[in-house]
Amino acid sequence: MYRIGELANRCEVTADTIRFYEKSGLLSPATRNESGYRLYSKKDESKVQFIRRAKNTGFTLQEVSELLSIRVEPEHHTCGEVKAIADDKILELEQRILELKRFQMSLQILSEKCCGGEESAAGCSILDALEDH
Amino acid sequence: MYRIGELANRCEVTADTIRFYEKSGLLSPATRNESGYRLYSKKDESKVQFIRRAKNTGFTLQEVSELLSIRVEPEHHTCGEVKAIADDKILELEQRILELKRFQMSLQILSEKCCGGEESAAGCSILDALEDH
DNA sequence: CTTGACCTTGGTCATTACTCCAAGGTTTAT
DNA sequence: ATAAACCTTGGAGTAATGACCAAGGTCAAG
Repeated sequence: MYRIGELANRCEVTADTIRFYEKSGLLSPATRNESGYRLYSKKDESKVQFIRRAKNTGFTLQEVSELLSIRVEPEHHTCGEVKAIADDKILELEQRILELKRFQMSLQILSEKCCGGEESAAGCSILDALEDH
Repeated sequence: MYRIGELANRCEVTADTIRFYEKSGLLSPATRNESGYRLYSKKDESKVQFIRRAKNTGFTLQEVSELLSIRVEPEHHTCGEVKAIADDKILELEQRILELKRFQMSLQILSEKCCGGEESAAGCSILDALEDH
C-alpha cells in the first residue's frame, strides 16, 4: 500500500488529479490509515492507468466513468446491458478510427509530395490534400 | 455568398460557434456586406467542416489551428517545415489509432464472451478484459 | 409599414478537467 | 527536536470551448 504521492508518480498524474477523480466518482473512496492519509494498491494503480489511457484516446471522463461502472459493478448490470454498452462503444471507436485514418492519409499525401527542401511551401500544391479528402 | 446563419446550418454548428472560431483566429475575418453582415463562400464552408472533422477525431482547436496554418499560409512555411509538421502528426495519429484499437479489442472480447442474457453480469468474468489489455 | 426572422457587438454564464492555494497535521531524516 | 517532505480539507482560479442574452440595426413578406 502506498500513499497518494507515490500513486501519482507511478501514474504520472498529480495528487490533485487523483483526489479530483475520487471526488468525481471515478475512483471509489480510498482506504485511510490512522492519520487519515489515503492508501492505494496495485489495483488502484491500474484503474488510474486505465483512466489515463481512455482519456488519451479521446474519451471524456463521463464516458470513462461509464466504462468503469461496467467493470466495477457487474452485479448492477445484466449481461445484455453490458453487451449493449460494449457494442455501442465498439461502433463509436470504429468511426473514430476511420476518421483518424482519413486524416493520416491526407497528411501522408502532403508529406510525400512535399519536396522537403528550403523553398516556400507555396509551390506545394498538395496543401489542398487536407481539404480534398 | 451566404450569411452566418446559413453557413451555420450547412455545417451543423451555431452562428456563435462560427463567430467564436473567427475570434480565435481559426477563421480569417469574414468579408462583410454594406450593413456589416458577414458573408461566406464554399471555401469557408469546407474550412468549417474541416475544423469539425478534426475536432471530432480528438484534435484540440489549437492543433486544428496548426493544421490550418499549413493550409492557409503556405508562403510562410518552407517545404521542409510542412513536411516535418505533417510527419509529426502522422506519428501522433498512428499512436492514437493503435490505442483506440486496443480498446476496441478489449471491448470486443467483453462483448463476445458476454452471454447477452438477462442474468447479472457478475458471471461475466471477462469484465476484466478492459483491465488486462 | 409593421412583423418576424435575421444580423451586429459586447458581455456574462456553463462545463470539463483540472490546478493552485492556505492553514494545519504527520512522517522521516539528520 | 527540528526541518523537509508529505498529507488533509475547503475553496478559489484557470483554460478550452462554446452557449446565451440584451439592445439594437436590417431585410423580406404581407
